[in-house]
Amino acid sequence: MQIPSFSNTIIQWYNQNKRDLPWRNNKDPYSIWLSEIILQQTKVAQGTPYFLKFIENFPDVLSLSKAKEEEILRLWQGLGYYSRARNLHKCAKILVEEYNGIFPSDYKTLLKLPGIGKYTAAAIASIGFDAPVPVVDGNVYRVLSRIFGMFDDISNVSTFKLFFNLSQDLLHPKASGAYNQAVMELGALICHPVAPQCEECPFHNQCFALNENKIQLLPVKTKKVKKRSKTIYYIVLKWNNQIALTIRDQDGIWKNLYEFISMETTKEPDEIDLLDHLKTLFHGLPSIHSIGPIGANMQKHILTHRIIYANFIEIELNSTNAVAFKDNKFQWYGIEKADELPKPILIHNYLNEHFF
DNA sequence: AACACGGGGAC
DNA sequence: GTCCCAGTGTT
Repeated sequence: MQIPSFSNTIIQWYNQNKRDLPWRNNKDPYSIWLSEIILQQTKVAQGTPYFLKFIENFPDVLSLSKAKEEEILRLWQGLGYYSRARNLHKCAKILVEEYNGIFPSDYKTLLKLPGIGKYTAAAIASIGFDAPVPVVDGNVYRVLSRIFGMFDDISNVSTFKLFFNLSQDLLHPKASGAYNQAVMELGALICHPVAPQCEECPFHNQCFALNENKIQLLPVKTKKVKKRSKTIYYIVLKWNNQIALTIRDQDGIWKNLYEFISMETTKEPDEIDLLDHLKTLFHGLPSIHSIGPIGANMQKHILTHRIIYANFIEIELNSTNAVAFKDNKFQWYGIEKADELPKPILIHNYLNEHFF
């Protein structure tokens, strides 16, 4: 296929078929940046409501930089990959303090900012400023490997450069933003990972994978991820219409986020185990009004590297009890102190939907 | 270079 | 269950 015709064809297809998405209304680098961070490893349908919430609460980089991290995490709750939210905040502060609130247009300068890697730097530079830099994401790997018959293993780090160079040769030098979005849009709408809609593809006559019947083989990706599983029992400790929350430690999954009192186990706990756990946490045992059924509402969370089984047990304290989480540990208080609990920043949708 | 990091959807 | 997604930071 002739290189100029590829670029022109895909941009023409894009202009006729692109979705009307809220961050495509303007070329404001702030909204491009925000949308790209939200859409990392995230589908458009899942990310869009978050984008709208953020634009409404923080219409520009200055307002975002002034926000508290907890506010940002609260809006981010349920979206996953929470370091994106923390880096978003860090980046906003750096932009205001060191860049006068103006986005750099240069790929290499963008790359230095927290949360902005090769993909996002290229996306902002090209979509926001039409800099001739190609984006390389999952769609680009899929679309280009199939059309051009590239069997290089995308799990291999060195393969990135092959696709980067090919796409740089292909992109329209004066419309790199349209070109990059066009390749990704084709990957999202037509060239699906499974069962692509080749009859609607503008390249169905030239596509290597379609003509050679090798669609399922491309792109080549050998890396396999081992999945571990573990079980966490959550103790929903209630008293006086309040629920005790704790904070996860600084390492591992959901770090620094709030959750119900949790107990990671290899075996099913019984009532004795639960009460021992509470006794240790609180340096003593409160008086219990009731304990809910154990193992009644198991939830399964399938993550990239692990499956987490989460079980929720409800324990209601007598109204003479009160508890607060302070100085990184639980303490008993009189009832009047119970409102000292921190505002929760939630860890996943189950908590979000069922309790708050 | 390998690994950790979330969650949802398609099949 | 398995695979994938508009990736980045850490070790």
